[in-house]
Amino acid sequence: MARRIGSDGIRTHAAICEAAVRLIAKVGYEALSMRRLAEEVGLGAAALYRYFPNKQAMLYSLLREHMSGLLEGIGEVGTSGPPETRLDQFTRFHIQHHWPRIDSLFISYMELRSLTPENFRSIAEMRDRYEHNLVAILQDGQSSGSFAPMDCRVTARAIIALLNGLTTWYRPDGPIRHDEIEEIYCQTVARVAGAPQREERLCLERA
Amino acid sequence: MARRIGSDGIRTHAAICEAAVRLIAKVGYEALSMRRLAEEVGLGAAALYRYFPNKQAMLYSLLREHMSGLLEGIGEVGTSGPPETRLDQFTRFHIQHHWPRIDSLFISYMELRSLTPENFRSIAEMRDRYEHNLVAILQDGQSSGSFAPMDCRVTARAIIALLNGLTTWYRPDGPIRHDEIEEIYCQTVARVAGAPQREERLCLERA
DNA sequence: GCTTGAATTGAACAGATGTTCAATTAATCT
DNA sequence: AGATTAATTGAACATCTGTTCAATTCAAGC
Repeated sequence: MARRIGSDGIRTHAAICEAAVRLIAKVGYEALSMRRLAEEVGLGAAALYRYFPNKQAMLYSLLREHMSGLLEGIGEVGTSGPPETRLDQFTRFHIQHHWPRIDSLFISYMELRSLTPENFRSIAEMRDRYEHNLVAILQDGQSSGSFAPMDCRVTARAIIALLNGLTTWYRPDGPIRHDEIEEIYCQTVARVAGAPQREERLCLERA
Repeated sequence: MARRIGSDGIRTHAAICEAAVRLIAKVGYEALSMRRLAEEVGLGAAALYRYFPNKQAMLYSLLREHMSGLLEGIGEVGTSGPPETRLDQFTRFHIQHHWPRIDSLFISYMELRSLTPENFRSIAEMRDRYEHNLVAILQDGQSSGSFAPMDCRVTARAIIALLNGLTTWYRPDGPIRHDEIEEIYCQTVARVAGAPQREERLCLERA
């Protein structure tokens, strides 16, 4: 009924976040009680309130951490070179960055509606900032003629949905390897953008 | 504190379902209390239990109705003709069928995890049955050479995710018209399947 | 007009929920 | 060694949760 030996705030904080992401992905934010979360970490429920002022702040913190890691990770990825290459780099970054964070990605677009309006706006703004990288690639490719004509905003959203859809069916113990899925999705995204494929490109060059 | 004038079981049932779909889409199944739902319909909470044995059964019923309507609607759509046409028909059916049911579509893939395991299996089986229509089109188009080589199961899932992604950003009062979105998505889906576009097709025919 | 069944209610129940707080122990600092 | 701070607890609070049930009013069938 007090501090326990070897206890460490930083380690506990990390353990809470890991368990929270995992459990929210599994049962949902609303369905996850603070007692259940605390039990998973081996704590009493009251201990959680040393790390987050309340449940909503916890969710917000998790999503915010996820989004800032994403924005930090994308950095200068896909900002130079021909549009086809930049699109490929964006797609590979998106997939590779999220493999070890698949639960976090899942809740980041599944639990947006569980945020208070102001928290929602904050996260949505970060999401839009990230997605704008993709929009820019599509626009450049379109005006340079590398990609087919399209509505770049709508297409960007379609691509993101396509990529994130992975989280709804992918199971780590499934039959398909990571790199196989990555190849499939890279090719699919290139097709969505209307980037000519191998044979087509050869054929078009001849014309 | 009893039956009210003009009350009608069938009408009440419909009103409950309509409100339930709308509110679950808005706040989520777990976050929606039976009292809140009843209030929306202008009833006491106890009245709901004349229409559903419990909350879980209500969710299951909503999703089951949605899926059976979907399976009934697809019928023979996209079962004859060349693969490009069948794919186009599937895409248009999917979008047009869901326009007036967009909340229902939203909760049908957002609240799957709120179902008990056996209810989940039942709904997932219907979903797989529906999605198999798309897989079949992709397989036929692939073996006839109309579509590019691909993993048909993965690509089908990607297409469904892409289409359903609409529910996460579409707002009825937005600037884009229904038929515009429909055209964009039809073209996008065709590209995902690797169906040659206008110019490309002309070019390839010459070769 | 009487009876039967459909529709709805308020009150109650047992349990779960997020959250607070004084008390308690362990680690750290002086 | 003593004082301070960090980490955690159990118990308590008020409120909300899904659900049940006897009681009540309305509509339909005879």
